Amino acid sequence: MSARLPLRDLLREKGLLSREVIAADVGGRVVDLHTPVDADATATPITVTDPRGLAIIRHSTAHVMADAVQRLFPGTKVTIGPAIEDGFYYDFDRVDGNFTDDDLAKIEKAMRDLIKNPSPFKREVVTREQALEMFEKMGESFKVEIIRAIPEGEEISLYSHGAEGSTWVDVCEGPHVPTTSYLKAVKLTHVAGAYWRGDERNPMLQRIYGTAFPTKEALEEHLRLVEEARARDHRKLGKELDLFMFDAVAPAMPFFLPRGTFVYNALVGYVRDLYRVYGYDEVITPLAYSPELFKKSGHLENYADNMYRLWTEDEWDKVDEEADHRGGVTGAHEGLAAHSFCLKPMNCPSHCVIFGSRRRSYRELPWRVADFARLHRYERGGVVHGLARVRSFAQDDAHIFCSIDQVPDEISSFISMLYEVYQSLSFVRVDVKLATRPAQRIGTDEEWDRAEKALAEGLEKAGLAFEYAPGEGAFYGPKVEFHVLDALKRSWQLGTIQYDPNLPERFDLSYIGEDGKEHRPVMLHRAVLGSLERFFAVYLEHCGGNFPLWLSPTQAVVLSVSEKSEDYARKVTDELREAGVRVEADLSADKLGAKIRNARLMRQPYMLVIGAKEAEDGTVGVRSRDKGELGAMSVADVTKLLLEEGRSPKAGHRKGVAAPATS
RNA sequence: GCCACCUUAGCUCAGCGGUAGAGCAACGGUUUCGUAAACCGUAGGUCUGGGGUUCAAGUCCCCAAGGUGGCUCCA
Repeated sequence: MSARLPLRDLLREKGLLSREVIAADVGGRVVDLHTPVDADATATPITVTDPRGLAIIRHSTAHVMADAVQRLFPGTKVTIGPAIEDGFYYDFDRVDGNFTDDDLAKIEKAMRDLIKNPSPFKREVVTREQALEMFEKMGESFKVEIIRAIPEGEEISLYSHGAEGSTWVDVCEGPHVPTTSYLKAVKLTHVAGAYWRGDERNPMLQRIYGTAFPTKEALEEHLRLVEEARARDHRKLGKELDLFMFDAVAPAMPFFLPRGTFVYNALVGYVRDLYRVYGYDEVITPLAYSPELFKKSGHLENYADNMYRLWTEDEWDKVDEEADHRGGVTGAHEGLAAHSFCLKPMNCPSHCVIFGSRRRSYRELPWRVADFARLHRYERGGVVHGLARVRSFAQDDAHIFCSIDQVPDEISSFISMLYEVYQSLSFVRVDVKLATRPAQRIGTDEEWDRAEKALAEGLEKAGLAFEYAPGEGAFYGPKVEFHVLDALKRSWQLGTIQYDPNLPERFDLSYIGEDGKEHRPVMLHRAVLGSLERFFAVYLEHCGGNFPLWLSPTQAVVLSVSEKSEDYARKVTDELREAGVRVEADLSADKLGAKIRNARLMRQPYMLVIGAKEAEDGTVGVRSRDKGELGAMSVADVTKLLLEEGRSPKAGHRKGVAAPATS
């Protein structure tokens, strides 16, 4: 066995140590300078600007924050405090109240004071017994629980920092920065509740979120990006651009205003164009159903908490009658549950009803049935979020009934369509995940093997690189998820295609095969945009309200310079409208500068300025939202420009072309 | 659902025990103006709703609704 020495010494020997280096990659593991490693180990230095280095800074900052919190609020117990995507958090159990924004400011100041006199982080290895005794004595019951959960045989390390005599210690596997002097730019952002160990049966802890960077400049840059994201927030843009609204009379159910409705319908129209090319049949189905349907589909058993129920006076009477029979009101709840109609939360049962309504032949398969029906799901109060998570929405939903042999082709064709849509909507990067069998599931292992293989084959057929997401599948079958990155590099799951042998079984669906015998079809659930409401939110933030011309509710706005050119402005507006351009006119008494400002705030794609000069020459002064001033153009040329640029993407341009592999 | 916070004019926000405010928008008037905000005036409010404390409540307390940030959930 080779000798061991702290990584710091190893790096120094090799001349790899500098002020910028705070850790190293040793055999794929991130090891800080405090930790002993084999003397002959290969170590690749990690600097403060490396993403892994950044995580170390943040994690160490979390320790200093916990230190500050316990100084300011004695009796507060610590739990865990990891680095996360853009910062860190630490969960506390505070006995005497909650953290306020004022507290955050105090904590931040206390942290700065602690950092002002730099002290080294120190690492110490202790036995399980020592650790337990220590934290029990400190009354840190959560830490004791954590120590107990550390697997037997694993090293238990303590990290401490702080001036001699007032050090702060935490059981922690690291890694950490060499000294607190590396913590230069810290900002506490907000407080939130969080369950201990993420389980809602456990007590609620108080989580403080913060972020940290190697330099003040980097922190400021980050805060600027946060600010930018806030300015693009779809809820803010929705209000500013008159796209949609909410009202307490229908909580978490959006009202789309005329401009938003245009965009929504244009998206649906585009998907419909694709359906023609890709061989889908669209249907229109009821929104409300007898509970019998959802009993059969299993939704009442598994999904009742999320379902809206409806009743009529007749149904109430039936409930009363039954209660009378039993001699009282007992059972009214069951009665209501048995009789009241259900607002559908999903389209699949409706489509099973259609498929099962008559005998089907193998010649009809695959049958792709699309539906834009409005769905209602009761989402718990705390989870709704603007348009991104609502209780009333529609999906670009379709179900494909087919034989299992047809699954790979269906997947591959679906992927062509999906990539076509994402490209048209300028989502550059797509990550694909294949979610496989979860622990709780129905069906045999052989069935799962077949289903997962069929999906993987489809992906390969489409030439797609994908990752597995083990255990993330639905209880009835595996699924493929498509995640896109938006303009602000946030990831959203939009499309999905899921394999479902369960519903055909429950609805006893069958088709007559070539052999004249009955066969059970499988069903694929699929959506490209997913919830249209959520997609609307994602896309609105992606484009920052700058809709491309084909999606823009208004394509051009005519701005008159003064009253003198009003008549010509009207004439041009009428001509454009007749040619099929969505045009508005601003003939108000405002000055041109104000009109341009208003049009820009509304993200109008084209501004057509009309003054005496244009009236005389029979032209318009064209100013583009995206390209700036384009100069004078004839009305005919502008019309041509707007109509051409305003065409919706041509459907089917990718049909039959394999999708590119994504990285 | 849980924890915290928020809700004042159409919008954005100020006021934090002592007679409800500003800017923008709206409306009326003046101005007719050339590429991101003309000027003057008018109107607009059960301060989310309901209880309470107080001589006095947007302001303090309780309850409810809606929203926000997290957590949990997301067939």
